Amino acid sequence: MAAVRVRFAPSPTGYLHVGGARTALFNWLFARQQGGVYVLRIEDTDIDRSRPELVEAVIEGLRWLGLDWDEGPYFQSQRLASYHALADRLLQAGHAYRCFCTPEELDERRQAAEKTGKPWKYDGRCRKLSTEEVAARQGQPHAVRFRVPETGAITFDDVVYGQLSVNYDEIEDFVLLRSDRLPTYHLGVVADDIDMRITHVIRGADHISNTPKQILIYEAVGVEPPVFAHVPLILGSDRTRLSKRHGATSVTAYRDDGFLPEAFRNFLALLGWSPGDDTELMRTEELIRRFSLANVSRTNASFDRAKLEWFNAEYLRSEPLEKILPHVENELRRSGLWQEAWCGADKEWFARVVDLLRPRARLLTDFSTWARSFFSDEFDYDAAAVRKFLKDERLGELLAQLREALAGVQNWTHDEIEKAVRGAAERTDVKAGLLINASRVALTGQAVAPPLFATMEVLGREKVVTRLQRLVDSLPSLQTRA
RNA sequence: GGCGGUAUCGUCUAGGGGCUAGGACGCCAGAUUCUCAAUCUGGAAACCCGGGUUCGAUUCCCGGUACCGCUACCA
Repeated sequence: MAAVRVRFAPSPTGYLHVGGARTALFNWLFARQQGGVYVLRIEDTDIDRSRPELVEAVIEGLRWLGLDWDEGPYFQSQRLASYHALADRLLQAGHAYRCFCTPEELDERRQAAEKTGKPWKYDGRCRKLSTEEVAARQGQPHAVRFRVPETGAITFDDVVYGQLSVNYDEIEDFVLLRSDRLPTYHLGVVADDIDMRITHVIRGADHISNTPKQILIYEAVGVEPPVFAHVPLILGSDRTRLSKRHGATSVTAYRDDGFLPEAFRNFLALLGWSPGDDTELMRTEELIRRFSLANVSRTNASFDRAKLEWFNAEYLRSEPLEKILPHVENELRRSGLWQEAWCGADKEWFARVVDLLRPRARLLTDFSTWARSFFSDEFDYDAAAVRKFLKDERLGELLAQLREALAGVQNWTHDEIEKAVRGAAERTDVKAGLLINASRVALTGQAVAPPLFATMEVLGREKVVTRLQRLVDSLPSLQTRA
């Protein structure tokens, strides 16, 4: 068996959406596992709907997901000669014929048929045109249609759906070449898949009904068709087709929302595929090793953002720290909180802070929102946090005393800080929790943050003291407001 | 409408002629804790319906229903 060659063939009529990304991922996993070649092909023959800038957008999505390709991108718009050659060959062999019906005429006849309730199929008007009649119309615009056999059926095997079969009389004489000499999808894919020696076609299940037509072309030219593997579709959380209504259209929107590509990949791989056991967390290496077309499911899956977030949180806290750091840096740059020292003199400090924060983060954006106080002195006190932890009216006095105690700590270490805080609580005869929780709000503005002593250690004495003082000063107004 | 396909907790799924139908996310409760997250323990939650085949069907077959796809000189 020849080496595996697969392709991802998006058309640049939209961004790389979740469904396309999943198809791209499955092809990629299969190629990498088989040591095969992954081809990227841009199907841009629909000149009205294709937009050049969307090619970049699709590529950006693939890059973010880390799905690198070995060949291409090829552009169908630059391979027209190959389609014309295939069409001519089909014409010559009598498997195709010229059709002079105009789209307008076709439209009329279709509507008329539908009015009478009959299912429309191309009526074959030009199918039996004699060579003389065709010659007489030489030079007139025409399409080229495939001559589908009148009786019989076509049966093919799909790796995931098994044996599929359709009667020929269900298939109309479909157009191969439009009157503007541009190929239709069917002609384009087959010509390309033959030329590019594609061995496995892994694509969305929405192409199942197209497959018989394409196999007909392979048979007509005597070429062995590739292996077909259709994968179920991904639906929105309301079980309808994924669309703008469901929020993010492009996978890059998930990047912008703060998802890690590794987590996204893991999540995506499990939409329509399972390793066959209970394993869910799988790094790319493991996905490549374990992926198999035989374990692809046949039922459409719906996209569950909550689970995606769980994967992301899981990766955020368990990936090697060095892999997380650049993503956090990127997020802080985006939000204008980044300081160059953090990749220079304070590199270690930055790593410590991220490590401290990440067990509680769900999204990368949490670093610039929820954890803002670790990277900036400008932060607000969360209203709920104020209500929950700052209502005791003794707090003004208590925090002032705590600030004094902390200002006198010799070694600014976790344990020394703890001693000082607990000591202050004892002296003033209050529970340590009262001081701890109130301090947390003072230092971070949040009710939820990492353990306090570690937070203080990382923030440094100076910031701790000034932030405590700042809260003491604003406490009266905060308390009356709450 | 026609044709094709699919049907296991809310969601992603495992499983398969006999199982207390398993796991994960989410949800609820408890434990733990300086908050929360994590962690641990426990809980609620599913085989679409009807016929067959069979000693026995969630599993196999047929029908219905629901959903999805295709039904373009889109891809």
